[in-house]
Amino acid sequence: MLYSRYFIPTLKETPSDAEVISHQLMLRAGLIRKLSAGIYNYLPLGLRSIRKFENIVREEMNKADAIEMLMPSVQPAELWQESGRWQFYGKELLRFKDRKENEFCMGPTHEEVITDMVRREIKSYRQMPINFYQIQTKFRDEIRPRFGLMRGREFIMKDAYSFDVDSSAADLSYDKMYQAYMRIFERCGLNFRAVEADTGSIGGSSSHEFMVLADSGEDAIVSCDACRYAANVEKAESRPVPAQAEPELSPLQKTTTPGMKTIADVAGFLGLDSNQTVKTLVYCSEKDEPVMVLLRGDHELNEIKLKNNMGWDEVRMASEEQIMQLTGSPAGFLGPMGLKQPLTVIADITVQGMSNVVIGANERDMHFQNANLGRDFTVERFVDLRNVVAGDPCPRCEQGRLEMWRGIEVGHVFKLGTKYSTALNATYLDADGREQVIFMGCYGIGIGRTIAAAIEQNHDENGIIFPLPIAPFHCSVVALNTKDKGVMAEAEEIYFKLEKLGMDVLFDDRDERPGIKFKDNDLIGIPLRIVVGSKGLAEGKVEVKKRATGEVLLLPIEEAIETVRQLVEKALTFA
RNA sequence: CGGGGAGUAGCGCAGUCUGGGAGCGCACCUGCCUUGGGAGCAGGGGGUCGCAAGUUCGAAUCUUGUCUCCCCGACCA
Repeated sequence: MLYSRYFIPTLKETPSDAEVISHQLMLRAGLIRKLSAGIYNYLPLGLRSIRKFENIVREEMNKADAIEMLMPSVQPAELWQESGRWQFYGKELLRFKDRKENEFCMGPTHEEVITDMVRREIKSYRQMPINFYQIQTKFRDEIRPRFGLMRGREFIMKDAYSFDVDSSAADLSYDKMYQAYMRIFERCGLNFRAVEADTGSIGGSSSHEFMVLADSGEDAIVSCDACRYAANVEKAESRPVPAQAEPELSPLQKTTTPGMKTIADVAGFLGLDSNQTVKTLVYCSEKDEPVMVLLRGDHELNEIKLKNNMGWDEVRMASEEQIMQLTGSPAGFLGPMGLKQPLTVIADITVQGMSNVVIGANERDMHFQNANLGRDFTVERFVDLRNVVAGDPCPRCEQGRLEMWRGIEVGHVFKLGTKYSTALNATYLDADGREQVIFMGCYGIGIGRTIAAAIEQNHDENGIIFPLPIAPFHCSVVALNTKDKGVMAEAEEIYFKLEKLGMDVLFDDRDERPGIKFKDNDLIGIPLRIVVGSKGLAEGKVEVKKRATGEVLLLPIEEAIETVRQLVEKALTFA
């Protein structure tokens, strides 16, 4: 590709509305341009990178026996009404009517469409296992799109759906996808983790997320430093702290704590550590059913664990008025004793091992000291309700400790079970001629988001450092002085030879000063660069520079070409 | 949707408080010059100041409304 005839509109300055580095660099390097909030043009260079990644995904999906197809992005409301998600999905589902007043939506995902196709076409156990996938544009009317391609409203996604005769067959399909995902992200040269995850609104029994590690990541994840356990903090299990053998119970004592509304205030006021206090929170369901939650003072509630444990669709903190009405006390002095009206009280498992704690008295400016479970208050059940923190013991092995990371979710695999097949009546006949419900799995990869995540993880002050497998070009040839016929002829020759070897080459033939060319080449992140200048040429040599390390090799022309070929081949070969 | 901020040339911004010339840097066009890290000189083109209504002799500037975008929360690939 000739740079002078191509289209790479780079920017010297950072657009003011880009916050994270990948978004800034994608704009500056001329990969994308915003059309509207969360909606982007993919410019030629950005599209090349996306296509590279799509092809890796395609190869690995095909290898894992998934079959490519393409579903429509506009979907009829009836299917969503049938699955029940027309009601549930909320405003994220972009709905509209056609000229005949029939309702439609832009597909945010395709469980309904694929299940509808499968129920019509898959009738026998002989036709399974089968797994369909597509790479397609989705639309979710995000409440707050941000960070460029990282969280757009319109985005490219690879989604796959597996169909199996029973749960254990579905597990095999799931494992196959899990392994394919591992290969996909390894091939891209990304530093990532596969972690256990909550299933969220998609539903189903279990799932893993694939997280690219980056400080700017929106998710917190933990991994064990001794075993293979890794999980999203939303899901990560905590271990109870073992109870003291025979705690000596001190007498209950009511203490004034004027204006001490936070755990830190109370603990500081009483000269105690916050882990000797119990924090009391009141939460409500979507139907305003309340629950009181007890946690060790220094712990943080995991709302997803609470939601799952209560079997609610939604949790939110109770309002000040609700709290007053339920407990008779303002927030900050809540506790399980002396409640105005009966209230379900549940506690985190760690609370079970605590004794002589400080806890709110349900009275303004009053706390109890030396409160004890059983003697002074009771709870309905103990469950894992808190967020794990770095240094917590691993829930799976004895010696491990949890480490904490930030991650960008680029892939997610789910075991769906029969949620959609039951709703849409997707069944088959087994070997005995009996009708059975199909078991499903679904598997997503954010294509644009992965490119953004790769940039988030691979950049420096000069711009993007693309991992070679997803770089728009493998290498560039930079002719320093285009007016020098010898330089141009040699540069062109090198460009032709590299192309003939199957390399993707960007030939910077622009009549620009060297500084501009170097800056642009660095910014757009081409992994390898061959510079042809008159000085080097006088000795028959050109320069090969690696973008990632800055390493420079001054080599005879043929050797330079061979070096680039080998480096590209090595980067593309996946063990 | 709740809270905060911003809309002035392609990009980054000043001007708004205190009403009266629409400006600066980069980018772009022409010429000269220059060619190993975003050069220099000279000349030039480009903006309904987000939109609408109002106040005023006069509005980028004051008032009201409205739209859009960005940041913090719930959602997710």
